[in-house]
Amino acid sequence: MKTTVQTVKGVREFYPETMSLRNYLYEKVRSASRSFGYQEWDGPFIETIDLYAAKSGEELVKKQSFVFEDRGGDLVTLRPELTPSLARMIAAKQGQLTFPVRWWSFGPFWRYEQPQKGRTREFFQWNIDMVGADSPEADAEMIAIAATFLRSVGLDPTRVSIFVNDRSLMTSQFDRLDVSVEKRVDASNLIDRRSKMKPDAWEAYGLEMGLSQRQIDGLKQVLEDYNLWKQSDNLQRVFAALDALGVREYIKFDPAVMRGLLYYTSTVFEAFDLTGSVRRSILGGGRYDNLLEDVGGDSLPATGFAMGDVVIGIVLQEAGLVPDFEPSPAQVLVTVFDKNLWVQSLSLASELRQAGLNVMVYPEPVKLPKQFKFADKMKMRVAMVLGPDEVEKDLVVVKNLGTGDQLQVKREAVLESIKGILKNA
RNA sequence: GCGGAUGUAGCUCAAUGGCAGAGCACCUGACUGUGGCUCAGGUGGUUGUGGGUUCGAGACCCAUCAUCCGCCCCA
Repeated sequence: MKTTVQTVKGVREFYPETMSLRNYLYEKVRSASRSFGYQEWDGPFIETIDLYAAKSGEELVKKQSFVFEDRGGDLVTLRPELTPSLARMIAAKQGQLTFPVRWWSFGPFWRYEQPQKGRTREFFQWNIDMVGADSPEADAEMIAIAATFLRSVGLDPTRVSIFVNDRSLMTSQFDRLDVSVEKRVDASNLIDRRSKMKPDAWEAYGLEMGLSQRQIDGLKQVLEDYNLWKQSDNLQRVFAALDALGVREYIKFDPAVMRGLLYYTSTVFEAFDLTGSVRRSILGGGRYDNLLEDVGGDSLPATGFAMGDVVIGIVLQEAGLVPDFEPSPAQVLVTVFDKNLWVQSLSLASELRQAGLNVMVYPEPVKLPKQFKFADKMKMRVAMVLGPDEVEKDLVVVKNLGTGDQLQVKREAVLESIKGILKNA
């Protein structure tokens, strides 16, 4: 094996085939976002560490960020998330923006973590947020956008679900069970881990963090109560809106959905693949009404979610929903017969391009079998030959690579002939 | 940060401690103006790297690097 310089750990290289999946995701994300009227935006890819110190989790800032010193001696961070940049940008133009702001973005992020299935150190993430509206119906809109996206990539409700909960509902349950304010985070953590642990171990873990047996039993009851949402006005309105938005079949209430982020205040949700091998969430988000105030802006309610490209990519692959890769953007190859006739091929190609076709000219006057083989591998649809016989009579051979049929066509009729072939197959 | 597995041809993988192989891909020819299909032939290796054990190591031992999988964490 040749020695090559290795890539940085946890990054991916986008060969054309994977690049096309990335672009496909971008297109679907873009159209789902735009169909609800969201504007595209982006923040800087590098930020100061201070931006994240304000509100992001400690783990994220201290352990999972790429931080380094620039040439001027300042500490800079490759952005691990977008929300703090969003909050700052909105706060900076608070007086000039038209609220509610509906913004979406799809860009690269970096987190220094251990790479494994569904997790890389460099990834792309769709962020979409609405700032300045505090209704449950706004939360429902975010969830509906997520469902619209999932539907648009061919994932139906038998395959994926969006699990919805309300943090404030859980807080009221904690209060009912006399879980102290200090223990709420622990209790949330415990709930989060329910699906990952065996029942005995889960209970032992709960006792260990200082909850009583009565509280643990109470939590168990809460987690099994799939009608609990009826006690929440917020969730009742969210679900009613989702019904009207036509995506109710994607939605399930799940009291176990908590989300790790501390800044969520009420509605929270996460989408999962129900049948595949990835147990990580496809996307997740919720309402975060205090964040803008926390980073120094005016108090503004906000709701939104994020989706990384890695998990959804695996899910689509496993579901057989990755669109066929088209190796060449050109559908037409103009072969080069020999050195002398080369210019004939070049000028024909140029004419066809001016007529709007994507056209490739073989870059060497090698023998025709090799050129045809190339066209075949690149899955091109039409090949053209300009040999001595054709050039003499002002003709061009137009070959349909799908059927193998070929015709000698008058030079001025070539465009029509090609269009006919492209239209049919 | 912790644990498990795996590194052999471009790719997917074989090889009881005893000649490093197959399929696919690639190249050539059958087919000197035409791809796919078929057939025949061919190129391709410091077995991740460094040490050790052994008459002999792809295999066993140690180290190291990388990748994958899990834990932690998940914004």
